[in-house]
Amino acid sequence: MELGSRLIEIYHRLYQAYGPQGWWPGESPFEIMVGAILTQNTSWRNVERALARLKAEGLLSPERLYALPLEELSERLRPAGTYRVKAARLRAFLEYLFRVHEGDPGRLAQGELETVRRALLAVPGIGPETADSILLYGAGHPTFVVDAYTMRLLERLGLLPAGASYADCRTLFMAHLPPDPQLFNEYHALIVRHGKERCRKRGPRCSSCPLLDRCAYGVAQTGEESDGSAGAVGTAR
DNA sequence: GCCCAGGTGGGTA
DNA sequence: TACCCACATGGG
Repeated sequence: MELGSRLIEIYHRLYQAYGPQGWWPGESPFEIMVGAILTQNTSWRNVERALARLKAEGLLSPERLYALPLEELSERLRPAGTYRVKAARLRAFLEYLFRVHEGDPGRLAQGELETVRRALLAVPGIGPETADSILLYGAGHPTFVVDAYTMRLLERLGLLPAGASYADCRTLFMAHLPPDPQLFNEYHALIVRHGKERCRKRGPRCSSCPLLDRCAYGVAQTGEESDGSAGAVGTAR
């Protein structure tokens, strides 16, 4: 089966199994961008606590946040963990936002995708996943967000070689799917949902997987049968 | 007590 | 390049 069709089939299976995920939770593009930085190596629940603190004090706007002294910012980010690191990273992002986009997330969204992406990657503390999250979920650009779940899943499905890079994985999706932000949005969220429930790093082999038995932890990685034969194994029950 | 979470950057060999 | 580690809170 052609790769694009295979990726679409996987998407449909996930969607059928889990339904719409409603990503990214947030009341504004700016809140989403802040959340993208806060969620680095952190559970979303802890991110929500920090966002709630900022909201409760009316600080969740580019101007207010930028005006907040670094120490006060980091205190409010405590519940999200790695709070001193995140305060510095958030500050660096705000400096970029004001320097290049007049502090306006809407203007960031109007920029050309790859141009803004390169600029974001140059901001200390913003790596590829955070940049793509900001661009896709915050700015509505058709860029695919790759995370550990995504890499693990594609490797287990035999669509990526072991040790593939972030760029390899992103390119795989973007070269074989239409550049549809809504599709990319839901697809990534579904992969994370699937990963949390059934495609973990460790743990028992997943049962009744909506995808393929092969995405399960512990299944031999032979790399063979790259066509659709394995795709018929999973049934969304 | 341990591992993990919607990563990133710096250091070492 | 390939690992290893710090960052740090909160949940299972």
